[in-house]
Amino acid sequence: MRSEGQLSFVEQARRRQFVQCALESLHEAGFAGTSLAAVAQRAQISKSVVVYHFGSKQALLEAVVETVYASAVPDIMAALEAAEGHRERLLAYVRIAVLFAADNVRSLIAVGEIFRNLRRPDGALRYTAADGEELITFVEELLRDGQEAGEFGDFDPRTVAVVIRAAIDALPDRFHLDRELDGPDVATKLCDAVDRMTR
Amino acid sequence: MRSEGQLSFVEQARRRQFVQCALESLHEAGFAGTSLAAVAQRAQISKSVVVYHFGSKQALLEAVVETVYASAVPDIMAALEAAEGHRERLLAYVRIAVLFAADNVRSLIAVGEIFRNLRRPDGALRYTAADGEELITFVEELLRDGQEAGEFGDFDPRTVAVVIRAAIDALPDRFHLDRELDGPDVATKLCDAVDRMTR
DNA sequence: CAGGTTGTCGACCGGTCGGTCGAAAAATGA
DNA sequence: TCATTTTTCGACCGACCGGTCGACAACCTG
Repeated sequence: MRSEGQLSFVEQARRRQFVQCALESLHEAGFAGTSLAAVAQRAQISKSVVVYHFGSKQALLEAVVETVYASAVPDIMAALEAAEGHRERLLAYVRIAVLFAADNVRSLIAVGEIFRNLRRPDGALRYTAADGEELITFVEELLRDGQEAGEFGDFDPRTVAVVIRAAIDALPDRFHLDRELDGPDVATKLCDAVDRMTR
Repeated sequence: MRSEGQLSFVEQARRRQFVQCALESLHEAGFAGTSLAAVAQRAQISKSVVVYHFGSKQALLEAVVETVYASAVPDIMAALEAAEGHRERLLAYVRIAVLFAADNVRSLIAVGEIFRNLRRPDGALRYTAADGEELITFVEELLRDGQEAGEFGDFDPRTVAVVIRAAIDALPDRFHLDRELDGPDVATKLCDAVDRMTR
């Protein structure tokens, strides 16, 4: 018996593998096409093994979300702390969000599928709109702080925050649809739009 | 034998009824929860009857999309034609889009579920991202026209169009999440944000 | 009333789903 | 070496899916 919370090397490797396979399946076949059998087939292994390592499909998909989330937060935090001034902080946030989206299209489309479709046993959505609410209020705080410091104009911070988050959330699909799109270029243009909105 | 394209009174009533039931089911239980059996149960009728009147689940859901679409276009066109000048046209478009979203939350969430999930027999999505593309280019045209007329500032019309459409597409969820939200109020605030972006 | 059309029903079909189970292989450790 | 644990397999389960089918009721029309 292993002590709780400890995962063997094989265990960790398998979990990484299945998370990766689930991510690819979500991206290529969508939520409905991502069955345990489909994930297992990608990993060239029996379906039971996936259940053995994760316990349930829900746990597997939650692991996917956590993996992607964990890969995004550090970069964003670093970019934010490097910026000085409220306007620079806001634009740094937008910029890093665009660059991350450009570099992680597949992952973000996958978690999007999970957010919109994964349901608890009782039928309720696993990830509600309230989760995204935190992201909006975060931007809203940036805007409010900037307004109080006099760096921004007189607009409704809530509305502008919603618009900014909506634009960011739409990015994965944009990058997915137009493979020619250039991350830094989009970042510059979106920063300009945000800059205009907040003057 | 009825002549083609003619639907009996009962036929029309049934189709309206099933479209309405499918719409409610999509709104409350999501795409995955909207089976033929679920729709039939809402209508308190046998599952076969739904298939009898629509032929397939896909046809039923396409009818839902067409119904919602048909209810939106006339209002939008009327609002656009009533506006004079490029800036007024753009803001009228945004305003009517917000008001429509506020009044048709359930319908728009339902078609969103269909857009993101309905697949053809071969597995490909029934409604691709290319459909939404038309909406973006429509806004882009409004912006370009206004720029050429000197009513707008010097920004990238494509980017701003994407931002505007993203904001509009996010509205159903916003109205769904916050029942206190006031349509006209949101319209005014979003128009202000758009106005700032395009100056 | 007779005969065909339209509408409704419930049983049923093949298939897929998430998940279970017992057996066996592989790794581990005394 | 051998007992124990960890990992893998494939058969299997019940539930539900979209859709079909034949019987039958309801309704029109002559």
